[in-house]
Amino acid sequence: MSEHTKNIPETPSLDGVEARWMQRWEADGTYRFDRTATRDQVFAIDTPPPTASGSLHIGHVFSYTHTDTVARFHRMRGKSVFYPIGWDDNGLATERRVQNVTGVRCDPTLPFDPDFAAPFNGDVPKDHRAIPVSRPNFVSLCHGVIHADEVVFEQLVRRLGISIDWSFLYTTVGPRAQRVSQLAFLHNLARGEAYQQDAPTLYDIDERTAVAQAEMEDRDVPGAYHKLAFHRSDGAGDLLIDTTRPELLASCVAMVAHPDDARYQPLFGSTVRTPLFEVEVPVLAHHLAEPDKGTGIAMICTFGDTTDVTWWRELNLQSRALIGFDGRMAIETPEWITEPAGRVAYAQVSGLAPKQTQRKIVELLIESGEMLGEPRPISHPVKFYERGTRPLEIVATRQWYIRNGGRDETLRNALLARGEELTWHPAYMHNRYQNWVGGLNGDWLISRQRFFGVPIPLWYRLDGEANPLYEEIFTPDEAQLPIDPSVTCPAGFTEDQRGKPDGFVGDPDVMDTWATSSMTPHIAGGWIDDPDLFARVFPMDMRPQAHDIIRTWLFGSVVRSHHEHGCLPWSNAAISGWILDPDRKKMSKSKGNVVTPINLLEEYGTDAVRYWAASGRPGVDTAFDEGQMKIGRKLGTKLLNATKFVLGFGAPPADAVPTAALDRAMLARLADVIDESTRALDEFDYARALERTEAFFWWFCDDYVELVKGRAYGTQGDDAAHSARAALRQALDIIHRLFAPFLPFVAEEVWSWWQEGSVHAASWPDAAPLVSLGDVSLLVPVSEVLAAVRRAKTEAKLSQRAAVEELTIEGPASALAAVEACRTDLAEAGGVTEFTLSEGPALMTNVRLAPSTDVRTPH
RNA sequence: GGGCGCAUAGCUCAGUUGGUUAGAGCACCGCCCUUACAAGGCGGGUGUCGGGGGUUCGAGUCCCUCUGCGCCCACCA
Repeated sequence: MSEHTKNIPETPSLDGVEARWMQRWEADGTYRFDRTATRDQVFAIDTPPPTASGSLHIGHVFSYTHTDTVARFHRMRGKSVFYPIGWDDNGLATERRVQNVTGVRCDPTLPFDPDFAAPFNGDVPKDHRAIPVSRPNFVSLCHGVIHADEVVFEQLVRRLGISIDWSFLYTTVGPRAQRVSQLAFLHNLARGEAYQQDAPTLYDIDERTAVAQAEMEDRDVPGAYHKLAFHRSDGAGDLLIDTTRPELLASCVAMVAHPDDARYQPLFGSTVRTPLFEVEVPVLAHHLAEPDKGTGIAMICTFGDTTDVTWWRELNLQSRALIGFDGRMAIETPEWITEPAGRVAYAQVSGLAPKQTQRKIVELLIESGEMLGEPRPISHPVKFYERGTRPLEIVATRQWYIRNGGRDETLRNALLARGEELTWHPAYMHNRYQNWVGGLNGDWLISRQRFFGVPIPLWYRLDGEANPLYEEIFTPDEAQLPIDPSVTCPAGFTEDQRGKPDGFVGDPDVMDTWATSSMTPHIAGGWIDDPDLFARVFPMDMRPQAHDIIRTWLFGSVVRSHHEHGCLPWSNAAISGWILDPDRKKMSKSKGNVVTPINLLEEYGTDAVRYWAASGRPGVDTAFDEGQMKIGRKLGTKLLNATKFVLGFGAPPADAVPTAALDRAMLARLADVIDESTRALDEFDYARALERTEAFFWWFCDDYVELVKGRAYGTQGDDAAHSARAALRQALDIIHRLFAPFLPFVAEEVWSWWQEGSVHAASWPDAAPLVSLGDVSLLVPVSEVLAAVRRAKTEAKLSQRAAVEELTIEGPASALAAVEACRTDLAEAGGVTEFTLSEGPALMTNVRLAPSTDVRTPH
């Protein structure tokens, strides 16, 4: 340990440490990935790419801190840490912003206009009608907006002191991500893992796009049972059904009841006429019909819900879809309504939106007397797009899918096995994965009828009438990627054949944002353009993320890696919880209860905010708590002061070693702390590691330093002083390193006062040399006696400086031996003149204070 | 309907394979300008460990059951 303690400031302060050290780390390349390291020497992290628009969220601070502590730990253990980050900028959020800011909307059927300029930049008048632009024009506007956002956002993330290697920054809509995403898709296609299907699909009528199962949620919404009368063809009366969606009546294709339901068995095979529209439909049997739901018999419509789809498929029914992509009823009266009265009725709902249709139908049914009684209000779960406002409708569309086990038992089992293979932190999060994979009811729908994303890199042949032949696919050459099929044409064609008879047309869709972000290990790791790097980092070690996106990001990544490489993309999933406000509600923008972390970082300092974050147990939703930040701030200040004090004793001679029993016991206790902290961090339990280090540190300051400071000053001679100083410095050196992952700024600050290089490049402490140095059990009775002395003085309302005339200690031999071994230190720290030791069953301490000090001076 | 998690001091939470009198911090109260730190230090009170039952020499910890809260999933006529 070299003696260059001249860097210690007069009054240590936390102010400015962030700016100072952030700059230094950047200049020195402290967190740069060493790409000469081989795979076994690397610790690779698949960092969540945040959405760069908007502001930094407290949840980012929370979970990114967790990951960073682990990253710093592994770096100190000698790994080359691959810690990249990217911005997730593709997708709907960006589109919405661009539409609002520039006053345009995307119309993918339009041709690219190289001279187009957006009509607005920020203030779009209320009455402005959005100007339609081509997809390439729209995409270019999107790029402009996100670039500005990302510059700002990077500064915010840097402020967190996360030890990212910024040279690996990527975006999910950038050329590299597009290339990775498109190539992976083409591989999926070539291997048969990607396929297209024209089928009923859950569809958001506002966003005008198909939605994957993973992006749906159930919401309880009010509805009502309407009792409708269907008329038996044999004239024997009416058949009553209950429906919550009378507006679908015109799409009714059949009636269905359970095969064992005696009430309806006689009707199976017969037909009934629908009310209002007078369409003849068959009465059928199917086991999914529930006898005790409603009247036990249901109308099947194409399509009211996913059960309708099942019935439609399994009973080979006709398709009578009337709801369009905009959710409105078809304009033309459908040909299956043949009765004049029925056609008149339909004309009244033609072109109406779902709610209007329902109102009108109910009105007509009441008039005709075919609705019995009043609608009975209920509350029932309905599927929504998670960011949508109106219920999803089911519309038949052609979409692309990637196989994810939802329709294939073998694949499902293989993916469940991947889940077993993955190490989950905390372990119970594995349940969510199993739950999700086990409950899949279809493959992964990856095509979106959106614009700002990674285009599906395909073209289709057009027939003689310019209709697409979807089975005749043209794929681009790998070297061409990334491509936008709306501006590039397939090999063997020229641009003037686009959209023409016997020509080609590009796929108009983009991929689901998760279809790209499921490839983050590949994007960050240079799968295509840097195979050397990829071999050093893949499969990665750690995927940190929140629990709400296990079904999307985590599962999607497992699916893609399983298909592409036949392995997991990483070995550990570290799942963080959410931030709850003090009322235990999830903090989110929509609830309006978010706190802006920047203010917190400024008020308490980054380390203090990180301290709060690192106290949140892995996977556990954690309450936002400024109190913890105050404590973190206090801890940082304490570390400054304690370091200054300890270094102030001066360095012992180079060959000095701890000889005193107390010093050696302290170091042995520290060995235990190193052990526990190391084990905890190895298991991604940063919170436990911090807690142990912190507890030790406060004991070290409060008891150990107080006991030895006199001796360290030299009150017991040089040898004794050297032992204390050697132990103090040794402990300090370790404490700084143990805190480094948690309080990176203050740890670096104090380290810089007396050490060479960055603490973050220093080695993680090793417990081995300290373990057998001393007897930890010595410390307990010594601390107890010290506390007893302090208590006596406090109770006597005396200063801690007050002298103790006699200290009588009764206790077991081991305790007495401990006290004896530290007698002089105890005497100095407690101001004790005389010790009397005697054996007894339990440790008891009697403190006789000196009478001369037992008087309080007036002021 | 299925699954998971949580329930410990007024508050936020520890309590690792069952092992003495259940811990920390905050808050509250008291004392102390002690030569690192008064935006500090020292000390103090506070618990039917959600209820009930069981296993055990011994249960906050393991098993069963009930209750409450939260989350995930589910084909929602």
